[in-house]
Amino acid sequence: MDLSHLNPAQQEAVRQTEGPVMILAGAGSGKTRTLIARIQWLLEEKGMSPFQILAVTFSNKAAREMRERLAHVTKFDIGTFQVTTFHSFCARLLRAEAQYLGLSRNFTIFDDGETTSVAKTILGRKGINPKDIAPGTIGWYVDQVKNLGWFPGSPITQRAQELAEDPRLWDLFLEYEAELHRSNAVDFGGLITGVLQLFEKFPEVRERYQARFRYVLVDEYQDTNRAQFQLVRLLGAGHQNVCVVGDEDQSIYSWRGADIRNIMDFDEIFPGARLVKLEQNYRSSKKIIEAAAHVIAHNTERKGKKLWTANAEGNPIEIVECRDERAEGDYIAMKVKAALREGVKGSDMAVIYRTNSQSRALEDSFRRERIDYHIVAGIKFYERKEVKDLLSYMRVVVNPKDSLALARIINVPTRGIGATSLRKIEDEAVRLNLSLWELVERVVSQPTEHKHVGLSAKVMSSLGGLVTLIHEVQVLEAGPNPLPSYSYEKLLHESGYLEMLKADRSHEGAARLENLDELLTALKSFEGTTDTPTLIGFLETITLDSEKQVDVNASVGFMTAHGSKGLEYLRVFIAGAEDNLFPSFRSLESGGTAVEEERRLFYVAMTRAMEHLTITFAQGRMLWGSLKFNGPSQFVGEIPAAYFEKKFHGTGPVAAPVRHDEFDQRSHDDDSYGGPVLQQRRSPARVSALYVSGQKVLHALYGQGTVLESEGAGADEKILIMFRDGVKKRFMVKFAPLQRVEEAP
DNA sequence: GTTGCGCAGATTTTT
DNA sequence: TCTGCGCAAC
Repeated sequence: MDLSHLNPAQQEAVRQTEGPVMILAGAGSGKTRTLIARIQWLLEEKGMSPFQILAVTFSNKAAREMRERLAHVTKFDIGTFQVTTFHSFCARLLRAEAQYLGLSRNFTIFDDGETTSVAKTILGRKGINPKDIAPGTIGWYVDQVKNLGWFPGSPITQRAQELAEDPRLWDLFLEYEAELHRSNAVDFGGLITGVLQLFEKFPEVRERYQARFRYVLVDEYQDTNRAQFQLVRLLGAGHQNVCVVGDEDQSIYSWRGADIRNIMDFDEIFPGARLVKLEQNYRSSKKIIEAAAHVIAHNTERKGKKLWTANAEGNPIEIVECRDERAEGDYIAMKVKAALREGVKGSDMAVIYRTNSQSRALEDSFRRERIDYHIVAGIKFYERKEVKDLLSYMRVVVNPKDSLALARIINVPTRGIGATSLRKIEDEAVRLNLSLWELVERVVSQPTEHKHVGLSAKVMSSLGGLVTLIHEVQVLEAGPNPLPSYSYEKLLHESGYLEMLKADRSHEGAARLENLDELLTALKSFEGTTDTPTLIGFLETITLDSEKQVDVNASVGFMTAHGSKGLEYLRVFIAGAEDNLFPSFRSLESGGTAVEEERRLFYVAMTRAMEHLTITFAQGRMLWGSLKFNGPSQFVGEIPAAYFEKKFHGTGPVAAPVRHDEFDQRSHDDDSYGGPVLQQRRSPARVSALYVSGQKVLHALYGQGTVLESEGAGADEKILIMFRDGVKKRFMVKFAPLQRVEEAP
């Protein structure tokens, strides 16, 4: 096999197939290309079959991409590659071996929201006020425990208990686990720990999988948690052919349980591990790579990698100080527009920010300038109410023990089974130690024996109808040719859900109908991807792969820094590079490693850029209802002066010009950014108000208007303006891009 | 069973 | 300032 398209380090990463290997792959160092070549090498030079190689990635998107590329460069069919996410891999394995753990293979996977719902139920049952222990706290604790790799009988039980800040948490956790088991359900973390439990308790099962997967590859290794690490350890325990690929400088998910120790301790668990460093960057210009390298060098928790590039010098990074978030948005919109005119495609540009809430001001600017954009990883389709409702119907069909799903739909659409009736049913179910569904079935089939439950005739008949519908769909699904889309339509029509939505004449009702159409489309497309489509398969796909489908949109991408990982763009704008925002105030509060993680995040954002990088920050920003003056991010201060040029962007001569005595030199490294920054404490009080009502004004964005009210004076002056289109807006005079217009004589 | 108000809280979110 | 939620009243 020809490896001449790879550099020497990449070639080593490909050839070093035997024994443990850790590849430290810097940003843009051709990691995926190398991984593809490595698998290809195993197939062609080592004569492996695709079934013998397990490659684990973090996102479904990454897995899909890798499968596609492999199918492209090898003779094997795309379906043969064992390239999946940790979670899908474990889900599939658990379904195959479910009986060992007392699960049935149609178990439901609970997402975070459902975890919280179960937590709520438990609190109610235990009579604990949710204000005392928040359901979210239980969810958080559950997550922690499972991230560590805990399972019943695990040696780390004591450590898991010690994690609890409240002594009651451990009991609540056990109760939560019991409830999941009763529901024949597994949460995200439980998918991983379930496999750990299986492997620890049943060595014969473990050995089967160890023998099957002769080579194990783990991508995005820096983001693995302890549980996933244990899984990798167990899978590789025999042959030791474990290859992990990661970049400690891009570890940005420690808050989700990712543990950097997995990188630091790799050679303790896998002695004699080879270390290969991919340090040549092929993505970005010298200016960008070197500036990013300077920033990340401020971190102490590193294995030490020196990223370099043979690419051209490139353009200096642009650092732009803007008056406020609005000016920031306008600046970026202006630059994007200019680039579009030059012929740069929208899809080659991205705006990256720290928090989702920042997108609003940016979107406003883009809309005003009529620039197409799309938000990457925005609202999740499958979390919409109507979609969740229908998914719950499907879940009840697939796994009747899923009481959460049943409780959700038992009165949707309304069937007269209100809170009181539901309570009666639940109580009786608990009393007889039955699942909700089992009890409902009994009540319907033997009404006389359940008279004491006290359900009205109306409720009884509603329940009867529901049971019949679910049974009918179950029969369809168990039949020789199940068709999920047909089952779905039957549920949608016969449950009365469709009718209910059609009765809703509002705009929202129409949108919901559209979403349900989209769900049908998703089902149909799912049916196209598999020979044996079932509802179980569909439910699993969407729970574990909630990512929005391929964006055919050719527009500018808006995304959080987290969301930008793994992507690249010709031009990148990082907005909101201010202390307390990026790094976040929380990280600054806790300091140390938290700030280092923010720095890695900033580094990830910087290294997305190929040719142009613009970093903007605002002097003043509206945050949580008040104007905050945070000053530029300390990370901006870590970029040496040789790599950037500095600009200002305020809007106009304005009523309240920023006076120069308001600027102050900030202390920074001598060779780095030390630009003027508006200081809050010295906002000077002006003696009088600048505007009185009736005054005609010209606003840079809204056009002409008339002042209706004015209050305060000096730096605090606020005015209410009515614009020509009748829109009223309130402004702080200090920041509004306003000019007075004198009346024509 | 819906609507509305008051209050708390307010990062990041591959699965 | 904005949102999402829990509870109270129609």
